[in-house]
Amino acid sequence: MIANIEDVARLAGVARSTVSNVINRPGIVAEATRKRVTDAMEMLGYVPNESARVLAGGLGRFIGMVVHDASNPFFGRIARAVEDIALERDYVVTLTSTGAEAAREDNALRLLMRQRAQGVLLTTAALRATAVASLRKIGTRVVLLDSPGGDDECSVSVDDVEGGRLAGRHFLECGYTRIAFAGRPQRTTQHGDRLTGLREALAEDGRRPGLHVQKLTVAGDDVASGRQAAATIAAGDLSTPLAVLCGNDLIAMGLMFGLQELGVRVPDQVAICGYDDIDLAQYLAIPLTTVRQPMDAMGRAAFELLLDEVTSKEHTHLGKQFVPELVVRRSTAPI
Amino acid sequence: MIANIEDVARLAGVARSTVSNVINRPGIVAEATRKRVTDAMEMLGYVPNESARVLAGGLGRFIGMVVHDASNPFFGRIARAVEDIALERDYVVTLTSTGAEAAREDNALRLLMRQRAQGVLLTTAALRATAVASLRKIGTRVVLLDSPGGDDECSVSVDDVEGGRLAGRHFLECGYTRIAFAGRPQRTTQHGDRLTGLREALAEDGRRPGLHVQKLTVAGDDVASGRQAAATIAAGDLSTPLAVLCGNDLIAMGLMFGLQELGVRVPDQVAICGYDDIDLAQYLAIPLTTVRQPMDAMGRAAFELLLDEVTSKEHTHLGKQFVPELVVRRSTAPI
DNA sequence: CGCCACCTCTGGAGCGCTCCAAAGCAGCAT
DNA sequence: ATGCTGCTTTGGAGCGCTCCAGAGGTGGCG
Repeated sequence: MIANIEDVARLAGVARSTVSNVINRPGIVAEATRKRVTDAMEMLGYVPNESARVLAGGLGRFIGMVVHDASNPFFGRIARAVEDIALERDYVVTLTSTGAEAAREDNALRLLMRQRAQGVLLTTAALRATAVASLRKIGTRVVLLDSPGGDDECSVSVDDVEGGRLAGRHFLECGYTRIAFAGRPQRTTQHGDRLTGLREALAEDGRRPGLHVQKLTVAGDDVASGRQAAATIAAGDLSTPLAVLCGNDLIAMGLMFGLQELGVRVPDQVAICGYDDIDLAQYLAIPLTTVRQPMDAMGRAAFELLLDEVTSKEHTHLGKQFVPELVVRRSTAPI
Repeated sequence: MIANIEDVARLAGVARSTVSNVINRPGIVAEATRKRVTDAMEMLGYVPNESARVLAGGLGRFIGMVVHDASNPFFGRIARAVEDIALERDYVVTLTSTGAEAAREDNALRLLMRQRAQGVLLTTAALRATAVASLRKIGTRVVLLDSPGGDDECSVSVDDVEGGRLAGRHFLECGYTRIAFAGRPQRTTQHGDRLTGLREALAEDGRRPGLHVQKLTVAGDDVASGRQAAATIAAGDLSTPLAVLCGNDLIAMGLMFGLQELGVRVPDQVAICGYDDIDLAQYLAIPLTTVRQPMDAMGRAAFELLLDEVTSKEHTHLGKQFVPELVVRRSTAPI
């Protein structure tokens, strides 16, 4: 029914190996033969069977990408960048969201292992060394995404402490004396680092030693969580302007929407700084000041690292760290 | 290096076939034997090689999903639903965005064919019959997503004409006499249908025959496009309230943000109705009235349809059409 | 005690492909 | 002519697994 390499060979009057050569090393096949083979392939609508190729020892061309939540624009954008570059290289990438649940993550990795994925770009809340170890055991390479990682694997991340510092300095320059952080300092190291950086910036500031950060812990990474934080803030003291750094842009957006609805003025009464610089940030009614992470570059770098680990003989693990950048828009302003 | 079924068999002291049975038909293997085999698998860290399974004729467990843009929350949500149910059934799904470019779509499909994907959930701007035909030729099933489709394939869609009608009736009930549509009526049938429905609702209305829809054609499906439309509207006549149905929620959000920034009051001066009901819609400062598409149900239905086509002997193609639902929030209000 | 049915388990064939060693075949210098 | 070199092409082995027909074993029953 469906044509295989044998059929092509027969029609073209050559051996299977020659067809294989046309596919994989067209250079070594004589012009005339190659033409005959490609014609035959065309005629039969032949499509190589990837399973057979992989099984026969050719390198597979397929990687997995496992993230918390693909619907978060931050991951979505990175995924898009990875996919773009992967497609260029003829790699297929499968994207899986885990919702940061260990069980789902295990399941996704198990499936990827069965498929003998060449590699995995992994965003994992708690890096479970066992999972990574079993991945590596069957030859699947791992690059950690959005977290620093150890010496045993490549990783791509952003200097989140510096990011927090940037926001903190900006707040101080604007003249804010009340500063808060809305995020999940406990669960993810990312938010924790951002908070640390924010505190460092305040500490570095000679003018106002002892300036403290008010912590607003939110339930999730999403807009809904940010919106809940708005109620807390609106209920509190608004006589002095407050500046809030959010764990990410979604939280910041939720916070902003919530405050607007409650009649709190942004940035006059509450200034907001997000984190990530997702696409949406610039289009809001009050465009969002935020700390930009270079998502495209991160995605590309992660793929390149993985590809190198997969293909190069002498690969050395590399922890690539990007530097964030403050993007000032209208959700913050000098007092 | 990496354990295979042979190694497991040897360690457990059984034949390869028995190990295979333990994996695929555990019921027929005696309790004691099964235990020995699973222990051996555990001990060796054995993971079945999917390529070999597929090659040997076992059914593969992997489908592709090809959409315009996975970062659009509408598709993102559907993808998530598909993935959830697929994971339950031990299927892997690979998500690819095409940016509605034919070349990218072809490339993605080609890759999927090589991998002998069991099936593909396809959102295609212009259904190119040839692509679908070659997919089917190698046995890859296709379910059309978000477009009606013909008799030759299953499809999942929403009655967009009805959706437009719902919005239109709502506008009339609120008392609007000036009505506009912001979208891409020419390119995608979805937006076209929504506009048609909107017009039908006005036509059905006995009170004001001849009421017309002003067409605001936008460049894309995204927030930026909606924001551009805001400038056009703000520059026009605002003395009479205007109601705008947008091609999707992103456009609606962009429009709303743009109007807010320009000082136009929503809904007093301009009422906005979106389409899709993405998660964000309810969280905006002015929560968005919108026409809800049942994204989770659509994703699930698409997968079920595909699974049936893949596994069931006597499958009949089915065009499943969902009914949209109007969700009234604060971006529209009685005049 | 023998036969049969039933339950388990087994060996071999084969899926479609790649890789490898080696064969075939010029063309050229000797 | 003969031998050699370099370019093409070839057949066979094998990747890890599933499927199938049938081999062994066990117990029931006449």
